[in-house]
Amino acid sequence: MIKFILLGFLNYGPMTGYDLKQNLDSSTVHFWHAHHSQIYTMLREMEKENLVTSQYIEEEGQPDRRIYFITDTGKQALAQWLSQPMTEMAAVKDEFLVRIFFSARREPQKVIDELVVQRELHQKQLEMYRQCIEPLIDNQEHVEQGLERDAAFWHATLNMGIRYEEAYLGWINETIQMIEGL
Amino acid sequence: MIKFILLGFLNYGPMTGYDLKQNLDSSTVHFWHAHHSQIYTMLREMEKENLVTSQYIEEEGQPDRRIYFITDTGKQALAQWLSQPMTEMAAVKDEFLVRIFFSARREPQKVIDELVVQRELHQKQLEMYRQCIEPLIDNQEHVEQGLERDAAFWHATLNMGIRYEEAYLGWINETIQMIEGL
DNA sequence: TATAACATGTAAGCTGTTACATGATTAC
DNA sequence: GTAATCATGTAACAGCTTACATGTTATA
Repeated sequence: MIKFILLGFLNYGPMTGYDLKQNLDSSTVHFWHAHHSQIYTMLREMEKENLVTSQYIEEEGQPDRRIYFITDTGKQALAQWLSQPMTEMAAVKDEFLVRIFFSARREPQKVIDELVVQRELHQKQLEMYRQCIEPLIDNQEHVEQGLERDAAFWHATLNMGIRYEEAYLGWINETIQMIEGL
Repeated sequence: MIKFILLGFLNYGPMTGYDLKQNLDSSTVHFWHAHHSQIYTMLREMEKENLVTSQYIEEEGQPDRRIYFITDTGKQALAQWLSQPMTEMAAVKDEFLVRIFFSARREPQKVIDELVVQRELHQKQLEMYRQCIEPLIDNQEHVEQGLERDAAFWHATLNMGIRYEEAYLGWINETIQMIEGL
């Protein structure tokens, strides 16, 4: 998976591992993330597989950087992956729901406290999407760079992130009420 | 994680690996799943750690079974895990959203077709929750067995599953319209 | 003077998936 | 007969996390 995300970003232009990590932390954080260790390791592997090439740039007054370029093989691999339609649903894994599932015999107030913490986290996440990520995508520069269509698809995934957070917040409130009513 | 789910189920009563797999496939499938290979392996490990004990039952006319029992150590480990509140959000990973994110240069009809396939999958999932899982939780037997409170928490997690599927379906329709409008 | 941002890597370990492997009974 | 259900395991591999490891420059 991470392989195709890296190819997807590199398909827009050459980038360092550090840049890719930043893209993952902003643009895709609502549906995929990776640690820098995984990204750097994967890029090395991808170079061996001929999906990317790299160039080491020695900088003065700044840390050296290794820039990665997608190859034709890499472009083909990305196109091939996208052309094979997905016929299964993405599976959900949510540790917090595991905790709620087994929380019937916990002190109700403790469970409510935990729900309140989660509510704050999800509220922050939603605000982050609306105040930081959305303006980033709606950037006028994208239109000038011929990335208007791309931005529409990026925005689509963000909309799912927003719907997800809204659903989560609604559910947390409902669940707090349920516990209070016990 | 899977360790605590297994402990959580075994805390309600002794069970085989097969039973646990079935519980994961019904009650927790909307927020956690595991393959049987992982379950059997983990149970063996947990026995070494003294969290569970097992008894091998040789059956006539039926396959032999290994029944697992939670130990006091196991009960403590579960209680301890539940008592430490979660202070981070569960991270989302959704391959389908990755595909949409990078789909701007694909043939629009191909993307719509893929969205339609996903819509059918999510519709089925939602129906499954409402027609199969919900009745299972609302079973009158739970009240008789003193599991009414437990069932309320199980139901809470299912409600999140339902909200998630509803949000996903709404998003799919919105996204299809967005692509048609391009 | 301390923290954040820039920048890249390795290694150990844990988690999870896929495939291999077996075999009985029941329902269609 | 053939598929589904019951039932349990191992092994190889892939994917991911956490910790270790280093060093500069800009900013507060």
